[in-house]
Amino acid sequence: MMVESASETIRSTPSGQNGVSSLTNQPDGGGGGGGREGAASGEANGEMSPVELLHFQQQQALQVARQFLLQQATGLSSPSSNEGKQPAVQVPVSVAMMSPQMITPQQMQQILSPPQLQALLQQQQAIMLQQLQEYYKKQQEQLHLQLLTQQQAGKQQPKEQPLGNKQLAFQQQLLQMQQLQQQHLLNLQRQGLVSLPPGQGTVPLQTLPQAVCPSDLQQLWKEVTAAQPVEDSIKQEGLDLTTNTSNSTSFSAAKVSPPISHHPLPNGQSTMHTPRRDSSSHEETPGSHPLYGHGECKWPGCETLCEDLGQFVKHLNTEHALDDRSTAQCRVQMQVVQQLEIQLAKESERLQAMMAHLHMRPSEPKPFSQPLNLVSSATLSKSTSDTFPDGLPHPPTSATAPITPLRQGPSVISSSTLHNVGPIRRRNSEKFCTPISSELAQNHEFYKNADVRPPFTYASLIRQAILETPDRQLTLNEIYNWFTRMFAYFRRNTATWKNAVRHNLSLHKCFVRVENVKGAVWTVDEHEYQKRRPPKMTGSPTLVKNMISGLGYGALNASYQAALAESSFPLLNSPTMINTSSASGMLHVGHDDVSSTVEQVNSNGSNSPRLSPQQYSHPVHVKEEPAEAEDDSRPVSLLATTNQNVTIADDRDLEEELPVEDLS
DNA sequence: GAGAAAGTAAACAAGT
DNA sequence: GACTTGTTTACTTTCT
Repeated sequence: MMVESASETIRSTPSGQNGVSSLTNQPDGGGGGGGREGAASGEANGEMSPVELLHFQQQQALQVARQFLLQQATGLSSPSSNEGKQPAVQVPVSVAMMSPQMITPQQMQQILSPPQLQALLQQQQAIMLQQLQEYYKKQQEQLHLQLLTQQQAGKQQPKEQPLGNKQLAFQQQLLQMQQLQQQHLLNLQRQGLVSLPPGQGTVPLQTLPQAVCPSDLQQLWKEVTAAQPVEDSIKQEGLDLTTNTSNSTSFSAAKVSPPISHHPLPNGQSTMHTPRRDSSSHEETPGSHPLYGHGECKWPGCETLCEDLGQFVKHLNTEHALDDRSTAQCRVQMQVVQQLEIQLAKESERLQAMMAHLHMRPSEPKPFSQPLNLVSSATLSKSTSDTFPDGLPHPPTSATAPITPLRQGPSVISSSTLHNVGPIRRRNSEKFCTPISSELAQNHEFYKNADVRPPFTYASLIRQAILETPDRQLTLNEIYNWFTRMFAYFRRNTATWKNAVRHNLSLHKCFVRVENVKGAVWTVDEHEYQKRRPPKMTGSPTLVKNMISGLGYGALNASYQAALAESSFPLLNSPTMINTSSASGMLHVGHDDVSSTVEQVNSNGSNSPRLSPQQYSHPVHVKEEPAEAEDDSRPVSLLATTNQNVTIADDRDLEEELPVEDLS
């Protein structure tokens, strides 16, 4: 018997259970082992979320644009005639806004509900789009201006050089500049989060790679170096993007401590930095440099420690001067950027699909057709790949989402869910403001079809299963059925999770076994359930706070705090669970574990009951069996479940004065 | 690093 | 005897 079970476990756990531990740790190798730590390491390892990718892309685009400007300013203009008149090149784009966030995308997903996420992204995209457009517009104006200047100079000066060539090259650059602009606008449009203004976006996406070819870059470097005086004048007039952090001080990267807050910006700009520049009147933080952060050089692959900016600049000029190596590194970086852009586009598509799904009605049928043409670079766990009949590799970030393509995706998929098909150290949903009932209500279809492990503990799931029933009692087998019915994930590995279910039922005092005529049913002792939960979401108040502030979306804080608060009322949009009274009741929750508090309120009964109305509005009825029948065994807490004020004589309840888990 | 919480595996018993 | 249900223990992992 047991042997069989064991063997079944082994056979049925290609992705989880036994192999889970390793799987759980590995998949996140690049992206978060299910927790903050993992997420952080994921960022450090270079796995970037779409948002980060977008930021990175924007940064790179701006850098490229700057290089064009430099090239234009130094290579195409006559130093003698233009240097003094070099117009200020204002770059309104907020680099700070593009700074990486302290919060991990997984955390964001945990914190924010889908609509909130979408709103966030939309706002972000809108801001970026606006700034990009503004920026590009100015860039073009500058280019035109310089073109005119150049033509003027060409008329005045004898033809020492083939000016036509220069103009041609310049016009090409202008064209490339426009292409670059359109590329980014298209990228934004492709994400579906912004609409491309009419009259734009006619240039094919493929133009970007040609926007700056390595040869251009190399040439640019040389010209930049050769035209030091010009660049000095330029940078003093605010060419450096970093000076524009003042546009959005609330987004300041300086406030964002993690390593990624200083993305290396591999371009020729580095050679421009001099101590004099840093002492300029810009609001740039003293000692800051795009390639300098945390006391070390951020040049790709360098990481040389520099005590101060001066030393760094010296280091930069010596170690990363214009040479073949640096140029090659730039090329590599550009390729990286291009790859990331491609990846970003694909990830964005997926995000869009997920967002679209999140507005789908829970009952809406969603076919398993339409596989996304997703990135192939992602590494997948075995189980994940097993999941996809299309055979397409799907990125790990949505080991879940792709399964139910385009319209599928849990609203608040935890990082664990996203990255692990196997076991998760859950708590996530509970801690991150996602009551299970809400999550399930919103993503019922998703979990039902996607082979994704729900980010809930067994205890939570069991409780949910029981509470969903009118009688709030289930037999073990019914609990099994609920699991398999609700979650595709639990249609596999049956031996393992069933064992876990039984284990949890026995282990937790909150689950009360009630003898019945036909056998035994399990009920939930809400009081015990609440007791077993930590009174606070340890660290979460600050964590959430930091998350929000760390988002770097300063102006959005309010809205997202509100959104966060809203996420505490998950049932508001749940068709089956409506209780508006809870909202007001929850507003005071503040820094506590929201979900915990929410349910705490419920358990207290006196306050606004929440969660499933049926859970708290109806008394428990033991199936068919008069309550007296259970006197012998554990008559226990059916009443306690109902009344919430436990007068339980059960042996298990006698333990409640003791540490809950005295078993272990 | 300690402790708690949770997941997994397994042994075992009792009942059907 | 096979299977289910239930309990318990041990161990590991994750998180605070």
